[in-house]
Amino acid sequence: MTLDSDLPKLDGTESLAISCLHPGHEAEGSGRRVNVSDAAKPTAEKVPVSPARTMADIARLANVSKITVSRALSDSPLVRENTKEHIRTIAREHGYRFNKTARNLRLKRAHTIALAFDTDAHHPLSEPFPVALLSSIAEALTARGFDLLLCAETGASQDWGAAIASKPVDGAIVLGKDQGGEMLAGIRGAQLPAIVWGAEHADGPYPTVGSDNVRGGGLAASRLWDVGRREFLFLGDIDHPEEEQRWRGFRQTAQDKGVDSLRREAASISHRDGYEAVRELLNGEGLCFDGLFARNDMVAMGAVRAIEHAGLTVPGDVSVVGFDDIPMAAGFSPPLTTIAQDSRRAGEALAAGIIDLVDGKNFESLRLPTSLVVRASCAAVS
Amino acid sequence: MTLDSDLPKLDGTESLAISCLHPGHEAEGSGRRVNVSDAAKPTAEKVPVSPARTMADIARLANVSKITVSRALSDSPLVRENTKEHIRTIAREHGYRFNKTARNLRLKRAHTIALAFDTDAHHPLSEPFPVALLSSIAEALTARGFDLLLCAETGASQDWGAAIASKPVDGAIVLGKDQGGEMLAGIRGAQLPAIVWGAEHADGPYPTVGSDNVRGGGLAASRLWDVGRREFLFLGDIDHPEEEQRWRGFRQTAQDKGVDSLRREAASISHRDGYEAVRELLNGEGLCFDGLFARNDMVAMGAVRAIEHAGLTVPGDVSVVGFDDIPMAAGFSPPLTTIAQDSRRAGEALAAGIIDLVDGKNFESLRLPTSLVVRASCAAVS
DNA sequence: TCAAGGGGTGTAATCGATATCAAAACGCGT
DNA sequence: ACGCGTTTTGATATCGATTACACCCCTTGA
Repeated sequence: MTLDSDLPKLDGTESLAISCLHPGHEAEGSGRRVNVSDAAKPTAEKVPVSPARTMADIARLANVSKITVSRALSDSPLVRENTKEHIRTIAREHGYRFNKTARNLRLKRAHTIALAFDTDAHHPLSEPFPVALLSSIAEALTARGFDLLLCAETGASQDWGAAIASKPVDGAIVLGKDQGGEMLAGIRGAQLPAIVWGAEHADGPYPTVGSDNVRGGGLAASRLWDVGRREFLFLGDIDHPEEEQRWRGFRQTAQDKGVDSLRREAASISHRDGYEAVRELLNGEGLCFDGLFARNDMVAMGAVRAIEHAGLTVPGDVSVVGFDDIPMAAGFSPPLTTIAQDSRRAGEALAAGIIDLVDGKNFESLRLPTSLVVRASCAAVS
Repeated sequence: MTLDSDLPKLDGTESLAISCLHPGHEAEGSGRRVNVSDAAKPTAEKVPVSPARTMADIARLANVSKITVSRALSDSPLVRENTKEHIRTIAREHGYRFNKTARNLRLKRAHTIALAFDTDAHHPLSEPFPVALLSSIAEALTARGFDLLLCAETGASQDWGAAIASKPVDGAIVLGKDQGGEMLAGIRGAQLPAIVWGAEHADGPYPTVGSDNVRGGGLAASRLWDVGRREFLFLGDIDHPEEEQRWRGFRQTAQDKGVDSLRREAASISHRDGYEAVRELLNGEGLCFDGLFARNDMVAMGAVRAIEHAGLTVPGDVSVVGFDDIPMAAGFSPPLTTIAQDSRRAGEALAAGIIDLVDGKNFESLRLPTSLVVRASCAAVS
């Protein structure tokens, strides 16, 4: 679909050059089917831009019909090369701007996907991982000729889901937890294809793509156990489905190994949240854990700072494992051991998946592997 | 135009509810203008959802004309309350989904703004500040009834600018440096309204919104001077216009104060970049600075880590000032002194500005104030 | 010489919502 | 009953691109 949207020239000199170029084409060609020459005759007008905003305008200028212009600009083989060139030139000269809205209406395809997220629930734009996901989704969609419409709202609701469905989009990718699936209900009500990032919904009407959070949690527990830790702490909110999975995997493995203690503290998503949660815990109960697993890397980093501020060290006194493997994790001090999620692959899968759905194809929910990345914050204890 | 083909009344139970509700209205009103009741007469068919996808479908079902449906659904005062309710009910029951594309075509307004950025140049989605900006732009546009179309591409080009202009958008907000303004040239060629974030272009055809980087750099220099520092280092790339401004303000003030030394080291945008730049400098020349100003907070944080790894302390041996005031700056260890940019106000201004331009109004370039936020990394030296 | 065939182009209809103008139905006064 | 203004509704054209189908012109084969 290359619509040859190249340089429209606004100044007189260049269009002169083109109208010089044109007769040459005619000389070598048959040049009698369509009387193109008088349409391209050099005029003495000083107006830099003429009002050729639609294909009908171009058609008039080129002495052809609308449909021929349409075909020429989309490089259809039905149009003679000569004619195409002529039409393209005119379009360029007159700064013709293709109207995608009209095409979308006619084709009943917007070639656009909504990225819906609930700012309240997931704070996607304050967390590095969702941003990375957004970035890779954008890239993957662009590569497939789709655009991305950002739909951020605080508080998921059914109305909002319906509102998204009425936007000029073919489908939606949904991030965030969307408690109760209200937004999804709205989207489904409007029969808009959708795909969800996160934990699998048991009865969800939509396919999901997500990381293997259970296994990720298990990997974290195993690692902490392997470096000799026996008192585990999880920092996160289990009313978020993905974190519930991380906690579940973590707890299961911890219990299987036979840890001495296992506890969980609520912590929201930011660096500060991790810091505060650990500070309060240390103030209140002292050092009651030696292995810490956090819901994400930012929280883990905050936790590390709180531990250090208490006069303790990581990984000397406490080993710490994060989640996500954001770029900064490696540069952190100490470099952060973490469970990596593959944002690039996730974005690819979401993009490919929603396009399949839009095309009426099937798409099976996908669970992406997570992996342990060992760094100093959870190195072996000597 | 087959208008009076047999009206497809596919659904039974629900329309029954309406026809019950409707006579009540009729009793109190005049009730003979439009014979709505027989359109909703209960049938015995079992299909749960009927294919009412357009206003024409609804019109047929409701025994009114398309335009009345249009008016009813947009809550126009021209339609009787009774009729509106009736039409809305039918629309709801049949899962009618409003088609914005058609409206956009008719109104010649997409109610959508493109957010264009060059991933290569600015890496907006790896830096916290541009993400915050994106977030607040999205919010501000949404509040004004506009959607946001994300246009990310690696490498700004004129073709890309033209491509953006042909998307279903009314205008564009451009982030990133766009060296040479090629993308802007493409956008201008297509006569698309646009507004740019960043440093003012001397001859730019578009208004800009940006922070007062020169003053920000000056504030950083003043602060370092005030805490007794005399050997200044700037970490950043001056081929990026915004940073060139920061450097200019920093250098000017530093020279005015009369620092003993002033140097600049290139550093890209990430934590790691800051770390590497300082590590190399310390390895090569030793501690040749005592006051450091970094292009952004992430680089500053990386620099702090490198300084600490060399066995030095912040702010004991070196005072550090960052730029942006990202949320993590306060939670960092040590808390980071920085020059704050107001992403919220910036997003507001960009959104309001582009909408003004789209409306044909004028918009004057705007420079937003920057301010010094003092924290431990550049506290007074005792 | 006429029929068949194919490349190249045109006409009309279409996508779904809305603006414009016309017209019907009603209230109200005389 | 009639006229007039108000309220409520409708027929038609329109936005800009594309599809379906008809058509023209020339070449080729019988």
